[in-house]
Amino acid sequence: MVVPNSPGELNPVALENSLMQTWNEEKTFEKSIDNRKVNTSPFTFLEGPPTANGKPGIHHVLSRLYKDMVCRWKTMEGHIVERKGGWDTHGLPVEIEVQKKLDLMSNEAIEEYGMEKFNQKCKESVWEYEESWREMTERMAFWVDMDNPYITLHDEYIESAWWSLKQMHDKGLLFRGHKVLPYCPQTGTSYSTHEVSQGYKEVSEPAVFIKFKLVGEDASILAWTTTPWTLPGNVGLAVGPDVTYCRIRVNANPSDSWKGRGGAKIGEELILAKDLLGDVLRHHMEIIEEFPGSVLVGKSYSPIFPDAIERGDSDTAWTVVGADFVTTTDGTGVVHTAVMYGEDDYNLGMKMGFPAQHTVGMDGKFISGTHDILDGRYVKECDSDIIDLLEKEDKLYREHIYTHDYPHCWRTDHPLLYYAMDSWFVRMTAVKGKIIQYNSEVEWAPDWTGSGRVGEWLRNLKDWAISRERYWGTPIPVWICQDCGHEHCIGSIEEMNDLKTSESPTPKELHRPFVDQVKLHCTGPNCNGEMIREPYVMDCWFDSGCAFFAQWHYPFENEDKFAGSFPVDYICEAVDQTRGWFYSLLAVSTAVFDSISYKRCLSLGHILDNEGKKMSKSKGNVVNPWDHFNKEGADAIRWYMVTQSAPWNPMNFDPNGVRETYGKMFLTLWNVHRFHSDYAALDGFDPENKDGWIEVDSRSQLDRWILSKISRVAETFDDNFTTWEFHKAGRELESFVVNDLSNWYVRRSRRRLWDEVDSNDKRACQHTLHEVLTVVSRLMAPISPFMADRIHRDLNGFSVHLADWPLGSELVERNLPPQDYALEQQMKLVRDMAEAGRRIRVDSERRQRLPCRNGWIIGGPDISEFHDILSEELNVQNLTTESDLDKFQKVVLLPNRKVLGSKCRSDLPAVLRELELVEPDSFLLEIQAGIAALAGYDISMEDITIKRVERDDYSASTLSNTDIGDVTLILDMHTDSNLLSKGLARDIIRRIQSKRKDMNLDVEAMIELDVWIQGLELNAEDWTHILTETRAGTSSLNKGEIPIDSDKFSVDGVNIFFNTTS
RNA sequence: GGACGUGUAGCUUAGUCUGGCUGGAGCACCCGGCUGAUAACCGGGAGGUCGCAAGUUCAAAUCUUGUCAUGUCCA
Repeated sequence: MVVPNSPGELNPVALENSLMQTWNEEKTFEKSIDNRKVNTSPFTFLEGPPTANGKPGIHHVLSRLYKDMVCRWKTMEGHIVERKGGWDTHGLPVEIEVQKKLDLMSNEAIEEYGMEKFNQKCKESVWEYEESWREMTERMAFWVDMDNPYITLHDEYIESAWWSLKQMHDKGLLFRGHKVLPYCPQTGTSYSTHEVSQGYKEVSEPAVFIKFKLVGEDASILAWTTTPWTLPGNVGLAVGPDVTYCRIRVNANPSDSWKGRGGAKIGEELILAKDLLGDVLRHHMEIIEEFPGSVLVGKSYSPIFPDAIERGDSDTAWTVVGADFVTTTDGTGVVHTAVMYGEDDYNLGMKMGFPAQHTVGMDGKFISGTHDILDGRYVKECDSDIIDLLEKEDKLYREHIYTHDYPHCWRTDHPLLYYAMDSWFVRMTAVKGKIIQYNSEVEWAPDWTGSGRVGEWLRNLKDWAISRERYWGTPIPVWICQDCGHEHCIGSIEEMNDLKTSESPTPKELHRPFVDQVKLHCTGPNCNGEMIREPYVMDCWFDSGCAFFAQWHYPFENEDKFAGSFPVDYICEAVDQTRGWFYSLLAVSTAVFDSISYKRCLSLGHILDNEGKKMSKSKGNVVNPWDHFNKEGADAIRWYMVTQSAPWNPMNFDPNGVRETYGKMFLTLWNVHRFHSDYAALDGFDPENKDGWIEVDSRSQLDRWILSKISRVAETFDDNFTTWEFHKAGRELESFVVNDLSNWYVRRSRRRLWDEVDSNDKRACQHTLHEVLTVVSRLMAPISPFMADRIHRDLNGFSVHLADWPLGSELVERNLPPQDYALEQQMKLVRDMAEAGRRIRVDSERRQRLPCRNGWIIGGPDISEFHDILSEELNVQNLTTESDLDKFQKVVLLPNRKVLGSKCRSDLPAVLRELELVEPDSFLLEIQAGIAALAGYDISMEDITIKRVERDDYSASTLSNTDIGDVTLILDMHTDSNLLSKGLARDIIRRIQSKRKDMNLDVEAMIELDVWIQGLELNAEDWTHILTETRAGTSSLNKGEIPIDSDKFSVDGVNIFFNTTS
């Protein structure tokens, strides 16, 4: 038996902390999984691993909330939901943090400091905030196994990643190439575009127009560049095939004074885009010829730095090629192409077969052999010398100063160079069709994430550059032979050890520099050479993309675990992961397993501040979750987040909203629970005692109504969960708790429980509350697991997280009370009538406590069963159902625009005008006779809606409801001394009750009461009523002098004095 | 520059897919009521260029196009 106790005042923080302790002691989380093992239906979740080198913030609470919520829900549905934690521990962000801390500004500095020591620091750094993460995770009630997480830096994890890369290698998907990245030669670091965007600065630099002399023609093509240092690397010119170009002849010197170096002779011929003639040329000229760019394609020109690059076997070097990225927004409409120093350049070069050679070294200096004057010098210092050289050779048309935003290094402030780095790629373009197919098999929430955002990304799929020239990460397991150039991809530790040369040490872990020291015997044919490892680490997205198998160290162990969880059922991260983790998981599973790796993906919107701005430390608008954990509690913050907006919409986080949620949802629910428990404790109510059980059929209308209502709410709640519309689910349940349960059911039931003697009605109410609260707590448990559990334990003696989902599933039974739609409709009408009554009283200036003698209800279903409730709500003595509609009502005709609109089209306004003018009663007769017409259109019943409204001189209100028609409430506004006396009695009672409350009296306590009334005679029965209601033992009415210090108030000109003594 | 979202009252939002009655709630504000009912509740009021503009239509918050702001990702 569950013996209820009074739960007392709500202290959310204490409640949640004590439950956390209970969960720990009872091992509720573990039990919630183990209990479900009677079935064999797993629901698998994969944790997107965070990095613990930063403090967890409110946005982490958001994503962990949705992870937790779905897992708890599926557990209640009967599934086995194991939740392995995970940590992402590699990558550039980690290195940058350590670099900042140790002030290691360059790769040189890192190597001087020592790679081993540096990586050790990185390893320590990734755990810096682990404690904070664990605390936050526990406090917000994210149930996840943090004691056995997968960790990307573990050898086992790395080995699995190696294995998968070898699979790709064996399928021919792994290759070596170049990737053009912003690169800082001072630090030896390349940056992702994302990091670069922080470091843009406005700079003014020389830009030049260069003349490229065509071979065999007496003309030059004019091209423009803002980076003169890339000119020695020039191997091609790109034109837009459809752009119009002109060949012009200089026929006079410029009229204005020429600034800077460069120029052209009279008679010289130049070629450039027609649209840019005016912007570029400073000479008087004549247009000789106009033609599309395609005419230029294939023409050869003389290299401007003939020694810098060897032609090799390229027959396209130093020719004009067509490219669709060429525009005429700036420059000359001709793009100078240096293969290694721009992404478009590189792609074009690869496509056209230009020689791919560097003219600049990794140190940012020109390579020896480029040009006598430039060799060995830092490129950015050579701008002016290059311009001089060009001028001397008559290859310069103009120079000017160009101001633009250019990326700079975050550490050294030097300009970055776009530089083609050696890189390893996964040939994703080879599996493009498959990955697009698999993407369409994933259930995305919202669906446009999959079709739109991810789809778009996949349509433009490029090969995946997976190597990084860094120190801290999963080492690329590719070894290359020094002698024959053979490459070998290692797929396991064992394979590596087998091939290891005898002099090589066994690495103590699979990280740099230890694996760098491992040399392998060449596996190439007829070669005895030594292979050394490519000195790269992997893109850390590759690491996390392996999580679905590497978390189990598959395929080296746990084959069953992997098989049972592949593809995983559910992942959930914020929307920024579309091109991150969502992609890398799909890319790896497509390339390695030929499959999806997750069936459902919930992509969350970002959390913004309450003005819709990004939260950032510099703006000072960051919300600390602990501010709310320590105030309104985790439940409130979780409920707030869920109900605030759709999960995929950006959420404007308003701290006030958390407070509001707490006050509304949680305080209200708690007080309902408390109300139930207080009386249940007082009466020793035992829900399991069969003798006290009351069949639902035998309970009151009110009981059956709230049971039906919660049953219906539960169904929509479940539907909304299924369609990922958690916000709608939460909002509806909240509205149920506040409006239906607390403000109607409990309010209307209060007096039933005050009764001290046992009765069927009282027990029916207690059973009902018990049942409703049980369902409510189970529904809300996934969203706000604390209070749901507290209430559920108080009612049922065990954790809500071990309970079954009330809606049932393929694994658990449905367990909801019966529904009665007609009853719900009736109750809705009763409540609407009660509201209408208050409206009427406001209009007629008749206070609520002053009773009305009569009230009439016209129309609608029969609600006479509820007349007792309703007369009390309305404060009406006799409430009757009136059938003579015309006595109080008249008819108004309203257009049915949807029907009329499609019938009358553009004549609708005229029809509407005429409808307003007709006399409703007679027009109605015409319709019934089939002769009604408006503006030439026949009108039938379906064109109009008949509305009945009250006649003007009644205190009345009419409600319209499509289901039940119009219903009117009329109140009788007459007054007599009887009514006045009753009204006054209520006023007096309320004052005294309020006084009792001020005096902090016990509900049961008796008082001594003296009352004096000036201006009205109180009926004896009303006086008795006052005495009962206020528990007055000794009393007097209008006896003796009125004491000076008595309480006093007046209502409608009557003065009342009273004295209350405890 | 491109792709995908978002934009409704001071704030948080429903309604938009499927065009149709006076754009519906909550918070805050004002007035009133009610209460042995809690930070509660009820009625009323004020508060809306439905981001802006054009178009389609008898009719647009809703459909189309453009545009602005904002967010994410990519360049």
